[in-house]
Amino acid sequence: METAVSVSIRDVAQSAGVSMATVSRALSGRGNVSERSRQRVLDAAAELGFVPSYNAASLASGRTRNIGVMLPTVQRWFFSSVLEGASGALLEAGYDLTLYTTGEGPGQRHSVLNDFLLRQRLDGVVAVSLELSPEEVEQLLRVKRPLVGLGGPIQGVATLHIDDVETARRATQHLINLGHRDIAHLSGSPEFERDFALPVSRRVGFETAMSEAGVAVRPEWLMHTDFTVAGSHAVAKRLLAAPSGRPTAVFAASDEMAIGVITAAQELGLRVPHDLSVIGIDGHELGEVFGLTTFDQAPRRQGADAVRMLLRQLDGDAAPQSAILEPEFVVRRSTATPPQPR
Amino acid sequence: METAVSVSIRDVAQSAGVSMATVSRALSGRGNVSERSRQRVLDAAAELGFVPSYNAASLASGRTRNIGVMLPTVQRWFFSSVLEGASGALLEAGYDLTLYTTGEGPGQRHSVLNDFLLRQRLDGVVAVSLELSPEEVEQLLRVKRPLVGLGGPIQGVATLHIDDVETARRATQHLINLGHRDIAHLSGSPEFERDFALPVSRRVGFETAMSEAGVAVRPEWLMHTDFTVAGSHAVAKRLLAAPSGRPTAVFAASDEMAIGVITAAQELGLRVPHDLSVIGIDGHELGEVFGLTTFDQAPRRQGADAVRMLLRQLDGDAAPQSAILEPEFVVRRSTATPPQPR
DNA sequence: CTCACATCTGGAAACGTTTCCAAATCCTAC
DNA sequence: GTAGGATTTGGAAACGTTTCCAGATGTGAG
Repeated sequence: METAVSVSIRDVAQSAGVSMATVSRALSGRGNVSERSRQRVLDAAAELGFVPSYNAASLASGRTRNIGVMLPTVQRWFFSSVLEGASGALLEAGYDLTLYTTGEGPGQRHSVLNDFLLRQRLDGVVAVSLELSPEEVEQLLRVKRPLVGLGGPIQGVATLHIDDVETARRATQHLINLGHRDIAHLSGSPEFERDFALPVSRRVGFETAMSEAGVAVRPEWLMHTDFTVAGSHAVAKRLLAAPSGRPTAVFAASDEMAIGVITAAQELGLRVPHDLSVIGIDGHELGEVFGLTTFDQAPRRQGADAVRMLLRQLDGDAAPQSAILEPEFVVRRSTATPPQPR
Repeated sequence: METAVSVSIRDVAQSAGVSMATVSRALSGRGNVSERSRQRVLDAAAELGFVPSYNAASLASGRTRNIGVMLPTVQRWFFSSVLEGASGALLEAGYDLTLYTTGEGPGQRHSVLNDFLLRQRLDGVVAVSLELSPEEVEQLLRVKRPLVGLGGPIQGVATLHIDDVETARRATQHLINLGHRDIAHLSGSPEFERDFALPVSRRVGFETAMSEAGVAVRPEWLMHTDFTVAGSHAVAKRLLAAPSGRPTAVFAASDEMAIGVITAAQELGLRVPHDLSVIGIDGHELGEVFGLTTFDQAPRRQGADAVRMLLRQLDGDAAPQSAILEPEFVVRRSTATPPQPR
């Protein structure tokens, strides 16, 4: 109840000698106001230290100046980068950012959708790397708010993403071109990423490149783990120490996984790239430190772009249009010709 | 204007055959409602698919069910962990989380404070690692909303943090106890962290331990960089390759910096801990991978705790009370006795 | 059976904006 | 000077809740 100092638009109106309607128009910028009135309103508002109540404005106008960002977790580099980008773009545009971390599974997500998203508190939603079911999408769209997807392909929703299959294919091809034939692939698995088509796409790209080159995929070199350094590190140690022999190159589905492979290799006394080539996808900030060759997909920019796409939709400008982004191939020091070229 | 399907409390009231007042009481849980009425309201609400408008509720009640989290960036491990913890705790409590990334400098922060925080859209604020000026604190508190600090000490505000000086002292002491005398310290600098007393505190702890042990601090081994792996990696390479000789141990002000040191050492062919001991502070998730000895301060839990502290204040329960957290000493494989013990 | 008191309920006034509408004022061109 | 239009204004009705208040209904003790 008892709000703070709370000067309302009414006080400003009184002090400026105009009506509340005029104050509202002057401050919000919609509708015409004479220069004279505008100035008086601005002065009065400044003097009184007027701070508009967003809640009241939202209630009356239906616009909230608040965008929801929904992602599985904020603890992985890709996601925190996207978030940072989105946050910056929203701040700049004068929007609030409401964050929903849904966890990896669908359970939590359900609650987020029902208990939060639908409460008319958001002008729009950016859904990052979530594979929403058709019902969920329908539910979201029923609120008549724009929705932009990032990373995960979402049925019937404008989405920003790289071509995962193609990127994976090119990454693998890079290894093949260097002369590698014994190539392992580290990827996510349904076990860890229930929601997400990404690991599958990247595996498909890998297999495509291999089969195009007529190289056999060894099933025991198709390894699964979560998308973290630690997870991949553990798996890679097994892979590289296997008595049945080890690959000369690894294509990791993400840079974090690639870094896990590199650290595992170092721990085992293998030199990268001399004994083992490693390539990833993402553009991780530590790529430079580890000399990682990768396809940089600039997630921070993606976050900002997704927001801008959403805001454009809010302005009624553009019809939602998906875009496929072009990752940048960055060659560093983690890939080279295999030890004994055939 | 034109909201979606929009069934309001009025429709529910009609359908349940009670007044709007009763519906509000039944759904919000404040005030008395007979079991019979409550049931009818609940049924009606469910059937109509009623979704309350938070904006209207906020406007009327002054409560927003929305907490602001303010931090410099989301891209560093400590912050993303805090955020993840806070997000989980808030989700659980049915609160929204509005995120403000202020950047490292005070400029952006000013705008965040003025343009966003004061707009009565928040029930409370968690300020992470921000050293707010007295005026800023006053400004925030004037809105009569609880404020909890995390990490940075904030004048006159309940704060959750570890004792940075003491923790740094103990970390350094660990190295000294192992027999090290040639110890370098990698720390943040005002240049990179304009806002924050933390680097200073940790350096003071370092110097305290050194002087207690009667060991001289070599000024050229007091190095400054930002709190990132990459930044520290670059600096550490210079440190470890210096012709004037290198230290046998490094105390890094954060785990990310410590990891930078380790990777730099590896790159130079030094073995950790055989040739170089490294210790950090934080409890980074990659600590295990790099075998890093550290003081774990469980930032994720800190985030959750800060939120709970805030919510308790909102319930009018406790007077704001600062708490000093106890980090856990985790000994791994990055520290050992120096190469040639004296 | 009645009285005192607690519990339950509905009407209506907030909360602080935006925006529709109609009226008033200002231009411009003739 | 005036007609016609555009611009500027204010009144008042939303927006969808919560909560104050007073009245109605129930409960238990005497």
